[in-house]
Amino acid sequence: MLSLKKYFTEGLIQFTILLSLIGVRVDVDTYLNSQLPPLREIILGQSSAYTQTQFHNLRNTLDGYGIHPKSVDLDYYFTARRLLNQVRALDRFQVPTTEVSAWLVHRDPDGSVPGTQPSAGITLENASGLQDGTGPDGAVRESGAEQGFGEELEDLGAVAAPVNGDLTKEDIDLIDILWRQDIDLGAGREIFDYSHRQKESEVDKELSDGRERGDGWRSAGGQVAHRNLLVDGETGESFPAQVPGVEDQTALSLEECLRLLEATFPFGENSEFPAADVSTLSEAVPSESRPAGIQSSLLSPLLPETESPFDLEQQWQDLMSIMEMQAMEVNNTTAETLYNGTSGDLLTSNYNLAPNTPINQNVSLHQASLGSCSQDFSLFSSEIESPSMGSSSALLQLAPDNSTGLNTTFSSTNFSGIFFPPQLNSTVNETGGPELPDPLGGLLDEAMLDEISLMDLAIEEGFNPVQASQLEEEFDSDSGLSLDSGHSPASLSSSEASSSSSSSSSSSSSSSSSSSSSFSEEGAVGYSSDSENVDFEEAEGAVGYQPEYSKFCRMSYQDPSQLHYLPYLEHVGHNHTYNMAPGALDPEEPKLPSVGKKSSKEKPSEFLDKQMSRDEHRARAMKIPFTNDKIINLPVEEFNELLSKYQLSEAQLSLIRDIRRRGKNKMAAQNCRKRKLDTILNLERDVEDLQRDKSKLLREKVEFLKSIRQMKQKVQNLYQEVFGRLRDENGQPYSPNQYALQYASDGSVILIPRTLAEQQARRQERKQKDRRK
DNA sequence: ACAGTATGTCATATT
DNA sequence: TAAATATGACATACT
Repeated sequence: MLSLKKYFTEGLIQFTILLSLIGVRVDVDTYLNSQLPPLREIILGQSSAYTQTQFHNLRNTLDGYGIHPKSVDLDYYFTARRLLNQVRALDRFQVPTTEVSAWLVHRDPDGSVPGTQPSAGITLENASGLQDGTGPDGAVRESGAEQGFGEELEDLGAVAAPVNGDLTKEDIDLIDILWRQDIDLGAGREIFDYSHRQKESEVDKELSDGRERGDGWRSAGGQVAHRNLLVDGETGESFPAQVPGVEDQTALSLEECLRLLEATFPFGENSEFPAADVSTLSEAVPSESRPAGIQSSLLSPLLPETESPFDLEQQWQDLMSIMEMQAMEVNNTTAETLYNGTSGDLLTSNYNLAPNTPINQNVSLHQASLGSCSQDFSLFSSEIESPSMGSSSALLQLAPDNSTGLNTTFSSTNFSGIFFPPQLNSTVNETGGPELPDPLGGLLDEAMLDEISLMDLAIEEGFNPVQASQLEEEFDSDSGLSLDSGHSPASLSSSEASSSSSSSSSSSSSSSSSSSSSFSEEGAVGYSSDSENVDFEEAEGAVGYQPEYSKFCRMSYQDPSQLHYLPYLEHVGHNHTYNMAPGALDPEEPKLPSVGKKSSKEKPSEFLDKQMSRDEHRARAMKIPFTNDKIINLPVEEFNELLSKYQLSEAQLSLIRDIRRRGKNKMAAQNCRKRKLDTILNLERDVEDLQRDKSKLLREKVEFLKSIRQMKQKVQNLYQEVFGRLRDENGQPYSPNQYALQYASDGSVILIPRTLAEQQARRQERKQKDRRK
């Protein structure tokens, strides 16, 4: 249990971080009841307005890491924010509850398969993938195709695919941002953030809006870069116009970006390592020079004021999904394929839809220095044709030199590997923890790493969602079966079962499963004859059975057939006759089967007789001086009292006792059947609800997994972008095999030899393990 | 005539 | 313990 709890907490933190990365602002406090400091602190550093020292303590306690509060200057913030925004731009996969619900409504009839959800007919491939669920391939394909289609939908103005569309855009924007980072940190940011938020909350919003927003911030942000960008009228996505010089500009932007990074994250401790251009750029932009407004705008996304798209429920669901992922992690070894395939698909779809999308832009821009990117796209395009294949290769190419590092890195647990040497992944957390107040530090913090690994695992599980969907399908199909089985296998006798099932349909409408309604039927049946007497007796003052009786009456009233018997006059007359029972045959035994015949016999004589129950007839035959209702419903005392008032023969007494017994039992049987029916109906409802919940959760899970995959892909791209821009003293690019970007514990970004990074990773890994023990 | 359903009844268990 | 109730199983009637 303890470990579970811990796991949960960790997962919570990680997931929250991830969410913030994605762009979802989650208030950790909500989860942890302010025991943990808000994530934004991790991301922004303690200097942020949110200072919850407990966080560190808690973190220490929980994860064994300490985050050392470190005052951060504006630059820090800016860079952090910028990077954070970029990272966010990488991916934002939200599944607003409401939207999900909408899906459910729309989808459930189809079979409520999570996988098939997102894009109905459009993503056939996707659906098939989910249903197949045989392996990662299916999942990969599914997600990729799904996203692609989702984007397409968005492009088309479709609303159904909430999550996917934005991502792509963000993705595109991300690159723009990178290029423009140096240009302007002000106006554009705010707009960006705004758009960001908007997108979050308005996933369904029309594309046009998004387009406007995107354009807005773009234009505001960096005209230079954007001058060359064309906005696709259909897709709303910007793509580089084939204008000579664009590449140069972009390249510059990247350089500057790097410089900014450098400035923001001084190489401090790690300065000993070759920092190449980066280090030279360390002059960077003085934090003071930045307008305060910018900062605020940058921070805004993290601030609570901004609408919190996730309500508690949503948050909880998120957590749960994460937990689920974690639980399922174990199975996944195919993450690589999954991930690669997915990302590839995603990109492919993008490529497909809008060949001129920013991604392309990137490619062209970076081609000079960064071959990997272009390769990526080519790969993606190829993937279009063969979704399942080439995913890995695509990644490989993405990670050009470093076959081992990046490739494996991105595949699963090495999200961090993008930024850190693979080995550092899990390790970095600890060291990085204490002194990573800056956003990036926070992002890439241990938690982040853990998260990432977690995500990876989750993603690896990739097909799990598929399986889940399958399960769900089964479940759905079963639902009917289960219900049926519930009926048939139930110990119910055939008659009972049938009755229950049949009545369920009929009564469901009339009776909201309340006893009263159900009673109506039963009551009508059981007391049809008795009811008449009931009223009569009530007048007489019989009270003992009031409660049940009232129920009964209600029901009898509801029963149309009984209505006409209810009138008092009729009852009175009827009572008279059957109370007196003058014409009844004395010899007729109470249990005599002739009763049925009697009705036929008496048909001609009296219609009322027909209404009488067998016991009533018997009572009349035996000349019982009081009504059956009395016999049945009077409390024992009154009943005995009543009996004592008359001189009754043994036969009469016996009959009376039988009548009472049978009458009570009749009611009991009715109640019993009604209860049974209600139970069945309730179970049915519960099953439906559970199915709904399950499918909803599964859908959410799928969405989250998708978003994670996308985010990973984008982070990878970003990493490569940055790395690819680095040049040594000779102007030569660094080999990914030999160097890796790493975020130091103090938040700085450094370029270090892989060997060193690996060492560190190992070291920290050890530490981490020790602490966790 | 037959199947399915609705009710009643009995035996028995539970409350 | 007795009365009231609940319920499974069977019977009967009706459609």
